[in-house]
Amino acid sequence: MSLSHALLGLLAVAPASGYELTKEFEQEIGRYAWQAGHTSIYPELGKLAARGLVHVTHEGARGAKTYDVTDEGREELRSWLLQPPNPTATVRNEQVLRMFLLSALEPADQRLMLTRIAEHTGRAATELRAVVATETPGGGPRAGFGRLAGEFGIRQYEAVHEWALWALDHIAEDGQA
Amino acid sequence: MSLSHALLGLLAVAPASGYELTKEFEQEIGRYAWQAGHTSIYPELGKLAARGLVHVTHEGARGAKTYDVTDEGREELRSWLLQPPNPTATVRNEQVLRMFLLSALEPADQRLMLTRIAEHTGRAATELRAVVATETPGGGPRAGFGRLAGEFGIRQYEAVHEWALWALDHIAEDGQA
DNA sequence: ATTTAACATGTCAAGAATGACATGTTGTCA
DNA sequence: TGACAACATGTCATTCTTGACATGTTAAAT
Repeated sequence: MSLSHALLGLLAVAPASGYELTKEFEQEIGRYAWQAGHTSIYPELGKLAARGLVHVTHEGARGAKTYDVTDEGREELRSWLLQPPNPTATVRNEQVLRMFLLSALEPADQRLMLTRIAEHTGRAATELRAVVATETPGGGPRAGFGRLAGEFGIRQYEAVHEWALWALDHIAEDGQA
Repeated sequence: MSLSHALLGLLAVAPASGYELTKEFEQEIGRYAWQAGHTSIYPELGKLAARGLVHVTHEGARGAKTYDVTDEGREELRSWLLQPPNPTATVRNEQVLRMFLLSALEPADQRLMLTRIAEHTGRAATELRAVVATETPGGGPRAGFGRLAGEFGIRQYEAVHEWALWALDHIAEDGQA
């Protein structure tokens, strides 16, 4: 399961509580890579602890439990990460699905959708570029993490932006996608 | 649910059997947008038929059932597609997750992974470019569909390729992601 | 004639994810 | 002092997805 590896990976960069991990999943990792809410994170942390891949290093205020990866967990994470690309890897993206189904719409609706997509991704790329530019080099424990993710996101938005512009051009030509 | 809309969308472009839809999901749509196997497709077609969004237009050899979208189904599809971007849209991508967890590895392993990613995406982009270039304009019923998806895929691979090269550069600098 | 591959559909148990519900704490502002 | 927002964890029923199993047909090659 990928969620377990996502948690292992985040904890390997820096120990954290379930609550902090939940917030992490609201950032880039959840937007581009893997979504998860606290209702799946908490039970999964429990299972990882039961398997000896993570452990609670200390309990803080409000019942907060800080988890850290064990050596065994780090081993498991490394072997998963270094595996060759899995051809049956999970892929699920509702937004991209919408784009792929464009051809099912009338040309006028297609243009409407593509224009929206182009605008949205253009804006998103610009905003993200600004955020990444202002990030202090060597900030928090996940600074490198955020930088990599940010650069990934920028390129992602730009790619979709370029695609939407290209598609608009080609639909305009003959009224067909 | 997105699977129902994916099926509705594919059928809206051209009527098809469950078997044909299953093969469709092994192509670009399954690789970039939404995965599904026949074990989820067949029951879902049944549910869509029960809701009156699709119907069987005729039964062919080997028990094959050809489905088509009803007016109601087309309506439902259109309203789903034209919805504003959903901030809680499902996102799940195992490959991208691996990239995001790079920081959890030692610099040497990071470089290994990034080099692999760069090579793989570079090759994939080139191959896909060749496939798209040789596609006959105005081929089958889903020709436009394949073209859009192909162009999307090319840009996707290129974006990840560029990102991996950028990341390799930055890790090389100071041994940190 | 037989075998094999591709065609074609289906069920069902097990596992994963979501959304609704539930509970209690700590710090801050009025 | 009281209210509120943010902190922090959890359960559970429902829904969705996967993988194993099951069944039968048609066309082509041997």
